Amino acid sequence: MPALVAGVHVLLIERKKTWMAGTVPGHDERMVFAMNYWLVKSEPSTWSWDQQVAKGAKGEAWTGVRNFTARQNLVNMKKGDKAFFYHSNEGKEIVGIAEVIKEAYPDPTDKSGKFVCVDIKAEKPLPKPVSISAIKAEKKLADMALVKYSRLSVQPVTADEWKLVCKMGGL
DNA sequence: GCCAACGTTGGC
DNA sequence: GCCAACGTTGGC
Repeated sequence: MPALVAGVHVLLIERKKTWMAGTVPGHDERMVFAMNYWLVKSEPSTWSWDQQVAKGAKGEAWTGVRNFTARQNLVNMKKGDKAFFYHSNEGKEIVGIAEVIKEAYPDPTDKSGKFVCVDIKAEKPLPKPVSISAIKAEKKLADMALVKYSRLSVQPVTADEWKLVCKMGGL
């Protein structure tokens, strides 16, 4: 088992090409030029935006991802990429924008050694948080992974989606 | 708290 | 390699 796991680990964990490739179910390598935008989810009772803000410029490791599609998205993140910070379960809204400050490395909370984390820091809050209901009500956002793959905890966001959500959020 | 959706595991 | 069972996520 260790050898096989190690082999798979090395294989899957490679970043795809020099451009960014966001991954969603059924579209393993959706090639998108200059994919710089993401969305990460957290239950605020586990890790909230306020806690993230409190970490300041040092940021915090985004640990606990245990899904292979989400892992691939973590691997594909580049330093400087932006991510919406979404509160799942409670709030159900995008509350802020975070920035990737350290690229993928082994998740220290994962004993199996299969998963990775990145470090992110809070950049700024959305003046008006954007709720899941507002997103579902906006036809232009019908293809957002948040809507189509609701269980995916680390998702790519297109540049158009990013712009629109920022606008809806008062930026 | 319920339950639909869906990812993962393991038996065959 | 299929698929049933199981576990988890997350909106409602």
